[in-house]
Amino acid sequence: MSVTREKILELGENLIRTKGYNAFSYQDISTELGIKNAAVHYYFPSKENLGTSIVKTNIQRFEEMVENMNSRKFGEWQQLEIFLKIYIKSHRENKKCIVGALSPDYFTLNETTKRDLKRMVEMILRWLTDLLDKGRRKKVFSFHNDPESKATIIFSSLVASLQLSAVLDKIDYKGFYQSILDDLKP
Amino acid sequence: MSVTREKILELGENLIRTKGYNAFSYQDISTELGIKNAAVHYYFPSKENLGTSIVKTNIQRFEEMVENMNSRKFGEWQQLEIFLKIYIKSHRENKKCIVGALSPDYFTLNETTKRDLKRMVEMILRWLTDLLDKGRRKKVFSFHNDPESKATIIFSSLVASLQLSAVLDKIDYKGFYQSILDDLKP
DNA sequence: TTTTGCACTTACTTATTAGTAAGTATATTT
DNA sequence: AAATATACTTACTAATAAGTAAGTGCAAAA
Repeated sequence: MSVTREKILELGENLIRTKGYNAFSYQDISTELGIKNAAVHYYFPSKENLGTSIVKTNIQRFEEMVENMNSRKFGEWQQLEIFLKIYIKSHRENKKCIVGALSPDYFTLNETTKRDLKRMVEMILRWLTDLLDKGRRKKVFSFHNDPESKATIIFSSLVASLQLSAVLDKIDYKGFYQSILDDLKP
Repeated sequence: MSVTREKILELGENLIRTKGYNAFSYQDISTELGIKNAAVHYYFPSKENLGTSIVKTNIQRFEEMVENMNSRKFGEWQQLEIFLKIYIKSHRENKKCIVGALSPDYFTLNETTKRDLKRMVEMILRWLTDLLDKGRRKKVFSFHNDPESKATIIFSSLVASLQLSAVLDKIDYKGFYQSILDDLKP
């Protein structure tokens, strides 16, 4: 695959995760990469095309992470910690996650990007629900609600924490992530 | 105050809460109200001006709600339920809350709107932290973390739940809100 | 050596955006 | 009756957006 193409994908993702889908333009990308906006269209004919490609890349990354954790037979607690690390890293880089960046603009997205984003959210919630369920049965986690509600609460907290931390320049995110874990301790 | 002005404020808020700040235009407002875009500029010279006015309206609404609950001497549990009802209503109307609609676009906002939004988030979190703290001391609530972390987790969950429910056309939000309450039961 | 394909650039178009300056009809005040 | 203020409209501007058609330089294949 072309280096320029990869750079566009990476920069596009960063722009979505910092400025949002409707606030970034092909000009932003071309200027940064020192090429013309038509060159961006050469690789990604439409913004819709670029948008879906970026979401698909993220889906793939998530799938690879899960596969990797399964093949290495990581425990439930460890898997949750690795998942939380994604958000700690995003936090450090002052970026939202792709779900938190695109979901608020959902109604303005095209059908393909909508479908991919939906698929991604469903995947994450299904995985997290399963993890919580399995973990509780093994007495690794403890919580009162049903696993699906708990998964939604945790995922929602993570998604919005990245958004709010941009507003409140100082947010005690170490304490925040720790208390999500503490909450699940048996 | 002028009726048109009020209509612009209301419609502008709805547009921000459905499409997002960067996706709505003065044209959207003028077309809907059957006036010209210059008429919108007559009341709100700039989009910045309209944006801050909308946030300020929301701050005022929140302050009035808190004042009202205090003067009526509502208990902590009841106050939390009333607060949750804001999100249940938003959910029903397929809208994000103003914080969840603007926070993802924070970096693209102007300084005044940024400041107002920040003020609003701080107000809500301070109020919720206080409520949880007071409620726990009165044995109305029970939770393990410090009140500030718990407040951030709950508020984040609420903010993002409205975003995710747009993506997942079906989300069990009754169960979701109930499990936030259940979680706090002694 | 010619042809083909790749990775772009040049030079546009069309649509939409926020914003403005000047004018107008209607009601209110002087 | 004349002046003024209110609530707009008309008619724009300048900037930026996504997107496109045609051309160019260069390397590899035929």
